[in-house]
Amino acid sequence: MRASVPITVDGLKSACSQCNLVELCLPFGMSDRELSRLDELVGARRKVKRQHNLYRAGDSFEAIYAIRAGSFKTDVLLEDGREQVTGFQMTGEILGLDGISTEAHSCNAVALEDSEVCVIAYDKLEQMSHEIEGLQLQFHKVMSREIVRDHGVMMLLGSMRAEERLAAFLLNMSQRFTARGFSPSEFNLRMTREEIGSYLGLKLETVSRAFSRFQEDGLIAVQQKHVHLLDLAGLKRLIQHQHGAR
Amino acid sequence: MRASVPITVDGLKSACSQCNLVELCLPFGMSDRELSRLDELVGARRKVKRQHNLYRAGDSFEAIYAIRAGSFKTDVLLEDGREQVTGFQMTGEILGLDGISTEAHSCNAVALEDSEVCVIAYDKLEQMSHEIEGLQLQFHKVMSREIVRDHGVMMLLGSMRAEERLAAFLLNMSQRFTARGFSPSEFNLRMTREEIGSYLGLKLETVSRAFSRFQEDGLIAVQQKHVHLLDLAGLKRLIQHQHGAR
DNA sequence: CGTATCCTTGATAAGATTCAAAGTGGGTGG
DNA sequence: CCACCCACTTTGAATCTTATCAAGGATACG
Repeated sequence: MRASVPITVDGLKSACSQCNLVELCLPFGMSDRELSRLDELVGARRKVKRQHNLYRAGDSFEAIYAIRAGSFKTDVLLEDGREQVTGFQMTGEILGLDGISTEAHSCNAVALEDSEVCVIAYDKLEQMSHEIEGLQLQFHKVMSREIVRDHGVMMLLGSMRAEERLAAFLLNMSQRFTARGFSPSEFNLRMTREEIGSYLGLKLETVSRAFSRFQEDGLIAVQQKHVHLLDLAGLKRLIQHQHGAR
Repeated sequence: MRASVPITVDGLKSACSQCNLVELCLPFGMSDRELSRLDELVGARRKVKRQHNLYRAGDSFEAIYAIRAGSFKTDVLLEDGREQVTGFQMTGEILGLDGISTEAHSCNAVALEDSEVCVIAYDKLEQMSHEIEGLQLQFHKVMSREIVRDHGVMMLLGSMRAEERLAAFLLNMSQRFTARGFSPSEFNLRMTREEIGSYLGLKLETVSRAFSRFQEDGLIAVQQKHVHLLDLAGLKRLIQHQHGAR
């Protein structure tokens, strides 16, 4: 019974089989039997306060993390201080995959609000992938999805102009909120204009101006972090039909 | 004995254990015993002529490919015809990882010159990963490396200016040629200015001007596709110390 | 309720694109 | 074998987009 699951705190055991994020998360598509075995895999939960790091670039890689509650950004820093936000992550999404390659994390993961993650020890995941049929495939799909997502961001950064980028960003957020059972057209952004700008390869002023422009054009209503998408079709049109782009 | 390996043609069996790319490719770090088992995995080779597709966006996903000879680009196309090159791949590198997530490829892979790939059936890879200790880890590392690489490209596209991007691109090429036993400072590019531009989020004219500028400044000598890096340190400085960047 | 952070807007400047034209080189077919 | 052709590259000038600098305004939080 869902109600009987105790409220977990740091260090307490989680249970994928009891988690309502199962549809979005690593266990997606696995059988009930496989799912119950998966509960062994998720060692503990960990809370991360707003603005605090889940991990930093250079940290040795031990585990990947499934977001149970809250949201994060990942970024990389250049020596001269420039920041590039490489992604925003929401509940059910997986963090830390970058660390596998060199056994050290290559980016920073920062909570955008008070959040909680499920800790998945990587060596256990490796081992259990040998045993559970569906887990290996599912994990590969998660990694592959990350690669595809990154290609989408490259498209955005490499060949769209400012307003197209913001439209694509808003539509992507909308779609992800929808998948989580929230409104497709109304939500609160957890990140600042500067973070959006970094992600989109724009300065914060440019982001702000694009928001204002969309509002003037009746595409959205925006007040600070609260966004209401009034014309989804119009935003989509913007991405596909804008000319003169690079 | 290396000399006894027959010259392979389409459909003929390959052998990782006999391949001189083993250091760069999927089998990296695997034991001799594991390596010999891997030979079962690589089903056949396939030749791809210059300008021809290895696969296209939408093709159903069956296999990943290790580049045995030649080089490729991957790109995604927007409905309005805009192209974004998402990567250039050289010998030993793996193509097709984007397909796992949806069981269909999400980008196009095009040979930049007459090339040859080893075909690795994905279902076999899955199966064999269960059996061979090192294979699963190595495959995960390959995927993770791709994610890290993509983050680097995002950094480049999102927070560097034109000349920094080209410098980063040239240094990356140099490093990859070096890893393959070629000169770090002198090589032939296989792609056009337009393809470089698409990859770097720039127009071909901008790429050309940046090449000319580097030449004026004595950083490189360039003639068409032939590039000679004269001042590697200078190129590196350009990336890290340039100010006023976004 | 004050204060720091974040956001908006305006004016100006810098950087990249666009349009145009000429130059280069490689490959092919006569 | 050579000449022609086509694709690619270079360069210039004008334009456009976005960044930069600056100032004022809103909001959230302690």
